[in-house]
Amino acid sequence: MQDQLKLDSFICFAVYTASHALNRVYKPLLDALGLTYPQYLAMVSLWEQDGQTVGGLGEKLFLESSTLTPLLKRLETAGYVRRERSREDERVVVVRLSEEGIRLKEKAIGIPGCIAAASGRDAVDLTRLQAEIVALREALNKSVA
Amino acid sequence: MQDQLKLDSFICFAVYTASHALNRVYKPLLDALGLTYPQYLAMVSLWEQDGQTVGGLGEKLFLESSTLTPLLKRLETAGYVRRERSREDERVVVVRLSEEGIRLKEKAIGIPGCIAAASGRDAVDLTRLQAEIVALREALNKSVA
DNA sequence: CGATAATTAATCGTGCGCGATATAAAACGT
DNA sequence: ACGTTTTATATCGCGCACGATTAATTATCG
Repeated sequence: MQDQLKLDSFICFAVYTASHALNRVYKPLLDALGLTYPQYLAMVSLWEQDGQTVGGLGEKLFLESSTLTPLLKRLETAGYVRRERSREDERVVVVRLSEEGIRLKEKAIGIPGCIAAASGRDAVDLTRLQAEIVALREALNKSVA
Repeated sequence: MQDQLKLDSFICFAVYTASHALNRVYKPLLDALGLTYPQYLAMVSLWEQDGQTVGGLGEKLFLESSTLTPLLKRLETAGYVRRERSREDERVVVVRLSEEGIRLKEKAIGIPGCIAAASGRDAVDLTRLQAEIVALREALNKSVA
């Protein structure tokens, strides 16, 4: 019985399927905003701090430019952001919210509450679990670095 | 300060990034077996119980046939499984491990230990966290259903 | 100053992951 | 038995996500 090659005992499988489950809860909420889930994360990051570079967003979201560049182009096509090369350093692309992108925040305000409700946990418990998962992420990232 | 539209406070963002972090830890281990992470999960499920149907695997892995069919075809091309229509019910496709697929299990035995080590937590703690994340997943799945 | 190295985005190829749809087989109702 | 409905898998289009590579710009060093 020492066979630990069981799916249901894998922390990785729990995280993997929880991630998909979250996506399914978000889907209808984000459809109303015309955003996918990764696009929503990028917008949240820009609402926190406008005018970030592609690389800066990548560091915050843990994504590569090969993922972000097409995603940001789609956000630009949707009219939520503008992408422009920095004048000081022509290598850098700065991403700025459009008026419409700024306005979108109001529509997104209620989303975290919906997710919290769907989780069936109170705020304190969610925050604790969130911190634990972040700690797991940091430990894993450290082990690869 | 009641603005809760902050990335770092999102449980979803924690899960999302933890999932990517896990993938990065798995990548080099699975490269040695010639598997991707979702392919590995399918193999684990088949090692637990051989001869599952596409639908059965989908229920266990929380994946649609649109995801599994191409994935299983790639596993078949790699020589790890065979896909054959059931004789009793021609709608059903049964997935069976090949000899090589059975042998692959030996190479995969050590992987969970590597992940546990990378997480920097002891087995008890990991199991507890795993159960909490599964509970979150179940609550979320219930809310959409 | 000029060659080289480093940095930043973008591009390309592969593999998910899903929703919508299609196709085929089985089950069902009359 | 036959048309209808349900079920199981497959197909298609789109959007991630990443590794490897490329292109352009900036920094560095002799």
